[in-house]
Amino acid sequence: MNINIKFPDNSVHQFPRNTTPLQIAENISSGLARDVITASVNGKLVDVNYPIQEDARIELFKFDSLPGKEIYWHSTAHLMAQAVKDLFPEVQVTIGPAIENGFYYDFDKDVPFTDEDLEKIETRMKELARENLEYKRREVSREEAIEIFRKMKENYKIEILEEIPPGEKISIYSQGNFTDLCRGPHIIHTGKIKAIKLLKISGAYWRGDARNKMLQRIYGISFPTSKELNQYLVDLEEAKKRDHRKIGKDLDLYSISDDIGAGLVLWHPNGAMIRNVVERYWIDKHLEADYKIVYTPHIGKSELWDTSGHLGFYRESMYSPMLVDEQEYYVKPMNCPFHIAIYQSQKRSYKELPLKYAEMGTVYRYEHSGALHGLMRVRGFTVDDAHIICTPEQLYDEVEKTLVFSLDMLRDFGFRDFKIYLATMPEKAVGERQNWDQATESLREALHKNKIAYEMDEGGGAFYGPKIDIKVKDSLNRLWQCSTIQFDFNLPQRFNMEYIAPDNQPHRPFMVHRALLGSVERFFGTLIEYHSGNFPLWLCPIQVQILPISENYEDYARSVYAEIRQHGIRAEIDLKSEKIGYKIREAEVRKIPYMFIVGQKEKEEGTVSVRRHTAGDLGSFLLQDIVKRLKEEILTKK
RNA sequence: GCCGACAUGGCUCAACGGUAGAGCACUCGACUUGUAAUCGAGCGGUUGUGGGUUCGAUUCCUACUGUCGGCACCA
Repeated sequence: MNINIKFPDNSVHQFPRNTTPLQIAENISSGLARDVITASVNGKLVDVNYPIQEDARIELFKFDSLPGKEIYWHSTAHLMAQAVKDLFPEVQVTIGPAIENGFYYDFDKDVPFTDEDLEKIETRMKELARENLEYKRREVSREEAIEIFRKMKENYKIEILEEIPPGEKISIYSQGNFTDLCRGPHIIHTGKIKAIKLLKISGAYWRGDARNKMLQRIYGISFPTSKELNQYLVDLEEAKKRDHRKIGKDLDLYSISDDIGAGLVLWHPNGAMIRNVVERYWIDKHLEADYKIVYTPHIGKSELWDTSGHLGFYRESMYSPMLVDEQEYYVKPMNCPFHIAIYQSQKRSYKELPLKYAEMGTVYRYEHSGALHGLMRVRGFTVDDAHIICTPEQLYDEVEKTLVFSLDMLRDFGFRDFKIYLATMPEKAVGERQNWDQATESLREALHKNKIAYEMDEGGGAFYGPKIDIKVKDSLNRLWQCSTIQFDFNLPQRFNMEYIAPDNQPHRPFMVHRALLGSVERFFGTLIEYHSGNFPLWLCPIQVQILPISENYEDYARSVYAEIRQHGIRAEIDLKSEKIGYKIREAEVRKIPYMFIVGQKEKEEGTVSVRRHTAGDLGSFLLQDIVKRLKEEILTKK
């Protein structure tokens, strides 16, 4: 009996019943048979020795595919668990999935793993890999499975099994003497795993819940060849060089001082210059988009935060109150109540709406010490905040406008890759479920209408409303929230906000709370990493370094400096008594985009010799020509 | 906050139970320089902070603070 197998190119071939994906691969080429990791049969991933019973669509995956990598790394996680159980029989295994880059496995072990343990485990894994142990699948009933893991004293597995409905078929996989509860599929045998590196150990809560026991997590990665592993490790080293904390120090952009306090940022002149350019641009863009710029205080009375709900829902992120004339005041963790107070300062008409108040508002939030991270997670930061107060009819439009505005602005800073999320109602939230659903729908519609791809972030909303988040990746692939557009049906009600509608009656406005850069600190951090410190010209604190060949050309250098300063170009002269090579090197290390080298020839001709950072010598230019070129580059933000 | 690692001049790093050393930076001097480091001299640290062990601690123990990698939490 034959069955019809349909390939991704829609060609159909006949194979005997019970043919496996591996046999199909062998039929195509021995190379493919060697490299195939997993296959999908009618869209479902299976082991390569899975006997195909009936006509099916099939796709074979090698390591170069997403499913291939996932299965490969997942199988490596099992191999690691096997090695760990070999070396530390008392350890209980829990779960061990593949992740974006590699895999991890969480173990319950009383004494944490050491770096030496990691080496031993890695060595044992390599030994087990060489044994070509087959990953054997077995299907059992839930009850049988519980019995198996009870004998093995694997309590976490039993806990998982007990949550599966009785009667369900359970698959377990064994390689060598190691058995694990697993949905699969897996690679054919451990010998496929050629290059292994265990990367780090850390604590992780069982089931990701801080109320549970902390387990020991080991992260690792593996590849079919050691060449790929080495490349990965080289890339990782390269990525670390882009770290904003390193570049921030090297380029003297900012610092965080222990003497002042953790998570509190000092913006040095170079960083502050960039921030200033960003803020000026930001204000211009907001004025163009009909926002009103406002400024508000840093502290407010406790009643204010009571009314807003912050003391009820956000207290753990707020600092202790201070006493002013026997009144409690809190340092602000958000700007919203102040913007609302501005709105409330007058009776509002529907004719004024939408009203959009924008502010670079500096807020302070208590962040757990372990969460602090360079500029990305700090305790005092400036939100590029705005609150859009509008009629219910205007809501969709405003959300949509904000979304487009946000993406527009991020692109001006050179960002191209972002991930967008729609975050829904969290556990701790104010307001009715029904309102939440309705608001979430309106955000979803804005995304759909603009054909923006997004993912769901269930339970990730603010306590006062659902939101759209735009996140960007740092050099090590960690995601950081940048823009956020949050619907807020809570505050208008709490503050009893009103506007007079055409019916001459008070109505409740809607409110959208949004930040586009997120926080200036975090935004700056991602900006540094995105550009590796090679900022686009318009943002560079020093755009041109003027390098006289010797002290004899100081006068000419000064005249060049005066000239380009007149055109608003930020420049500096290097008057050190050093050779030109030294000065060039220094400018290159400081990542200054343009170097103007001036000597006898330039002085006579009224030119400058131009060198571009990383690109090298561009040749000689008349001063006016190069100024024009630079101004163009600044204007286009390239 | 939790798990683990770490903390030495401004920076990057070395040393070690017997009170610390290099390079860069900085200062001074010489050189007057043509596209990624000229030479020489000098300055600079009570080894994160407190306690303990010891004849002696920067080294060992401990608490705290901070940093790093995760987890949890979040702009």
